[in-house]
Amino acid sequence: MTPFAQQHTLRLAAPPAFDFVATVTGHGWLELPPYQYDAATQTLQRRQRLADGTPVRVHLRATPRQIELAVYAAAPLSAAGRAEVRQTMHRCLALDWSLTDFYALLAHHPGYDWVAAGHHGRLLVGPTVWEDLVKTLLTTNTTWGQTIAMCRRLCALGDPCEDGHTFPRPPHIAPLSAAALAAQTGMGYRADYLLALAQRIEQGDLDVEAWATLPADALYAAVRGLKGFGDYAAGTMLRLLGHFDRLPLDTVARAAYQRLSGRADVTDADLRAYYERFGAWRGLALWMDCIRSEAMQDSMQAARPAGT
DNA sequence: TTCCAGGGGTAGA
DNA sequence: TCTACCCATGGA
Repeated sequence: MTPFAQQHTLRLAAPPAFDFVATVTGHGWLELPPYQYDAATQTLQRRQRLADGTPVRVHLRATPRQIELAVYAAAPLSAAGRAEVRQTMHRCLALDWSLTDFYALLAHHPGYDWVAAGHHGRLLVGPTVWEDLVKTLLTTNTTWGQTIAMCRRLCALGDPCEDGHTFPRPPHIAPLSAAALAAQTGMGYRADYLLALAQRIEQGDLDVEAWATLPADALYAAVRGLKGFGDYAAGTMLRLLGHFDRLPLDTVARAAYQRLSGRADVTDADLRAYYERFGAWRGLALWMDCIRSEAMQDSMQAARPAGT
């Protein structure tokens, strides 16, 4: 496929208290294809297939009070195509979320002033529930490095897009055998779960995109009903869809709480008891602590003399 | 070789 | 609801 040319420059209005870099780097999704992030230019890139089948590459960067979308494609897009790009990226940056109440709550809790000051809390999410489900599955019981590797290989199954691929859709996955899927992606036993999910969607048995508007409890139950999605994965999906009243407890969360509390013997009950004070925002407060813990770790490593 | 990672399913109590 | 055991992959 010949290299795309820039066809359009679109813009999204930034909501109040919005920070592009804090949003994009808010969790690990920016490292999972088809996202690609250039820290030097603070530009997020994504390959996407529009509803009419048109492959595009979109570059997102912040300008004062706006988010600029540079759209690359083989030919100019229709008005509907441009609208779809704007709508998709609006969702990916979670621009609908209002964090006003979250920031007001944190004002009553010492040690969290950096969250509102830095406009943290908004997360980069996927354009579809499907993509977030798949990526969440790829984070379970593995290292982050392997999650990235699995996701990269999985994307090779998607639609060709210039010199890369878009994220695969259920029709790309459903016809495969579990063995072939596992062999091509290195996702091991997760292939059975992903295949079952893709096949149920393809058969019309499951409409996961409708889950985006479900209330939190119904969404949690729906995700838990999928093979391969336990309490951590369901809590993570809730967070990606803007519900924060569950605590996705994983090794990252436990390590963060252990570091910040200075205690060695921390149980899940300790975490639940501590985050109870944040009410419906507890899941996001937990994630802010994960960010803070990681920043502390990075600064300690940076301060450590080389070779130690 | 063993352990473990941004866990989850299943069986059995 | 809780526990024990098993599940695949690859790096340390």
